Amino acid sequence: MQHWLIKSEPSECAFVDLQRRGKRSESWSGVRNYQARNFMRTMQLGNLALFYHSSCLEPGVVGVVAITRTAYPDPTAWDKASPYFDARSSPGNPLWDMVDIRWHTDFSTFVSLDTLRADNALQDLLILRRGNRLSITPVTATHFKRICALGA
DNA sequence: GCCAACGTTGGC
DNA sequence: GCCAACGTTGGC
Repeated sequence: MQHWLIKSEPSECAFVDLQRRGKRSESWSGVRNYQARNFMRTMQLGNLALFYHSSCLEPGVVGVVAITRTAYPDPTAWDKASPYFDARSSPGNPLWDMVDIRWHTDFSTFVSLDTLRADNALQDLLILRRGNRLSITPVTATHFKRICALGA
């Protein structure tokens, strides 16, 4: 099974928001990058994703979420009031997709970006690459387990 | 707020 | 198809 890392700005969607929703899913909309979209399209039901807070005081992994619905058209793309509006997308010809996610696991220990960088076992982690900006990246099972161990 | 890195756009 | 300009991301 494939594992993932997804980034979110806590001001947009913080992990605590997903915790509050409990078993109710949240749609993961607003992805406007082709590479990230294509990764999203390969996500399968039950896949697990590390939830990473970016653009904040303490960037890092805060917990794990599960994919509860595979990719389907993102309606915010044709909502003129949405900050993610894209005139090229329409209900008849959707350009962007979203998935649904749900809270899965809390980390008892926050795994900071510094911690990730300092870990010898995580040197190949895509998110640690220079200039990496992808909001969705695949993570190997080994890396996934390692990061969960750091957060346990 | 700065700036490096990268994706996208659009003129040619 | 090239590539410069521009916008965005995201750590610091």
